[in-house]
Amino acid sequence: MTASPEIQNRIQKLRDKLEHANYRYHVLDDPALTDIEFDRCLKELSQLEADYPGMQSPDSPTNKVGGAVAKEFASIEHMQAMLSLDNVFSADDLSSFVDRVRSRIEDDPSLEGKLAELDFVAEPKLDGVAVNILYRDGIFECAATRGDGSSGEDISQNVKTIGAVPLKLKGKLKGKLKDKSGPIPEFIEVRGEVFISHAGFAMLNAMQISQGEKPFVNPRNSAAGSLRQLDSSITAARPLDIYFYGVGAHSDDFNFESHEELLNRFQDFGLRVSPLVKRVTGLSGLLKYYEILMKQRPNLEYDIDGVVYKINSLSQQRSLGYVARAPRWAIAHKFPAQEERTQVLDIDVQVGRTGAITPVARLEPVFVGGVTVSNVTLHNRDEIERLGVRVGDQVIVRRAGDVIPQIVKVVVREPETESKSYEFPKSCPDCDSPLHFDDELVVVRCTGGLVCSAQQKERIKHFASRRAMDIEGLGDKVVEQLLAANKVTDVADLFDLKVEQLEGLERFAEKSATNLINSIADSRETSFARFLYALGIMHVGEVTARQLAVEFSSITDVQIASLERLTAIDDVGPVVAQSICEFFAVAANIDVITRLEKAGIHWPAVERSADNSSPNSDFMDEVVVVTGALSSMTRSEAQHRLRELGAKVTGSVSSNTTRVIVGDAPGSKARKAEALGIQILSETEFLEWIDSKKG
DNA sequence: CTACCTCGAGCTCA
DNA sequence: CTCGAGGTAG
Repeated sequence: MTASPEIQNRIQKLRDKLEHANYRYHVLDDPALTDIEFDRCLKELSQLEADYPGMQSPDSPTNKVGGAVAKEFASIEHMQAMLSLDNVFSADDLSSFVDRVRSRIEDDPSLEGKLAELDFVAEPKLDGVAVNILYRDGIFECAATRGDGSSGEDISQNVKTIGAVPLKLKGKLKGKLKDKSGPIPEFIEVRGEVFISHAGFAMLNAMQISQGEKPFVNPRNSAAGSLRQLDSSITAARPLDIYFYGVGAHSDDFNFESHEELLNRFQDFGLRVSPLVKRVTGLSGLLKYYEILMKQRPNLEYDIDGVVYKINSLSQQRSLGYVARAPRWAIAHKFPAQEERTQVLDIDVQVGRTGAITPVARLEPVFVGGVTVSNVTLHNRDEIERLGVRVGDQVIVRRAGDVIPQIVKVVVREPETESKSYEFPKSCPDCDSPLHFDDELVVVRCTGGLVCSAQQKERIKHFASRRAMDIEGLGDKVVEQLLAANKVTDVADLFDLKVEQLEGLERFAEKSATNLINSIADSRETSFARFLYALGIMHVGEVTARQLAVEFSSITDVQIASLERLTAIDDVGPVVAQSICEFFAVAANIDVITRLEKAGIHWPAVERSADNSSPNSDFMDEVVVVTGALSSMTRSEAQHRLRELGAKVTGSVSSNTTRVIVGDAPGSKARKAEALGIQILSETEFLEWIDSKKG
């Protein structure tokens, strides 16, 4: 059934009305419709859209109620990477930041030399979840989590349900431009922080409890959890909120001179910006803002963990540029970490896969910084000594910088523990082998090697891990059981396991057993690099393993390589080379490798680039960057191909880069390559290039 | 380091 | 229903 002009008109009216009501309610905090009226309109619109499917539209307010159920979260590549921010915790560090920024700007000949004071924009640093939303022609296209910075999970369906997220930017498209708010860009990535207010959190938990569900521990985690919901109607019922604070990639038709102007444009677009954002001047301005926010913090209706300062002028931002993972023109000034007092119940040591002994304090669980802390690493002997911590002590625990908790100091010592100071074990808690103490090195190691089941367990877990052999279903508990039941003693034994041997283990019936046996069998097809990494040679991580796989053609080659030969490899120094030689000098290691080979572990021979005489040596001098989305393969596949061919693949464009492969929607890397005059290849050119050299 | 979501599978009880 | 594994976020 096609909609008559009257119906079309009605639908448009309803949409405009609802959209405006949303904006008034969520962005301006000034409702224009009663809830009843809003619901009535929404219902009418839903009905009309259901009756006239041809009239459905991605930016209709009916899309905000959720309902779409995803099967999984796809991965979305950000057009421009989402970086993190550098942190400072003190006025001193902040002052150095300001000095650094100032001198860099004053040294830049393209900017005016004088500079009375630096202009910043300061804003609260919300404790939530960062998201990237892409609008194309003003229409919400997709939203993604931050992920690893370059790509994240597609949570579009969930983000759409957030009241304050417009499905359509306010303003006119280019060409239809009449008002002063400026045209809506062809595309723009906007970054915001999704969070749940205190009131929302209380409401949500009341709801959870009334439904017999577990309450959430803190607003941040409930916001994060809400966004990872496959059923978006659940997300829609969560009181999620958002403030926008930054921009990613955007079309050329979007220009701004300062951060302040950017945020003003955001507001014109109907994107919510924190009302606490303020322009401030110089170090004193920053510090004053910090003090004010610190005082306001208890009264705010949401959690913040600091404030963020950004250089206001875009030309100054450009001049400052970026370091590895963060802009030089912005910094987070964190509030002091939260601290709580609790008791040390015990001090255990953990044995790592290389035998490294790490002491861990078991604590009386304490709620600090939004989570319950019951374990905290003490790192090493020196740390225990420095703190002077003993079992039974009352200590201050701090959760700093968002993550790893630490013991700050001992505050009370019970009289009865006064006498028994902590004694670092002399032998391995697992295998009782003597520990090796080296005054030079901080780490203490268990000398048990292959007889130590704690080491064995970690080695097997490492072997099975995703980045190594990728054996699914071989987790902590299972490995523990296998070792305890003597079903395996080393990684080679895994391949001799039979279904019948597994049945009878806890939580292992036929299905789990065959699944595990199958995934072990499947793992035999791997790559040389993964295999080398899986062996767990000390100091040989993923990157080094990859280097070795390129350099050598077989395990035997690595085994017989001299120290000199190894040291000659990129990134391999004397320590790593020594460690590799030692590994292959142990007969038991060779035995395991032999048995693994016998079990049928194999990898494609093409993996390794040719030696220098092959035509592929053409690639040896290439330093290549791949950016943007490719259509015929993923970016990591492309990078993998290049590495196989012998090229060096890096993540960022520098003057050493020889070529840049540019896929769809490239970010700043393509521009940088252009600026540096580096050869740029399209996907087609890239494929031709590697084909032509294949010999 | 902790909290959260999702999935498959086993266990338990009706 | 509960558990373990696997993954994500900060």
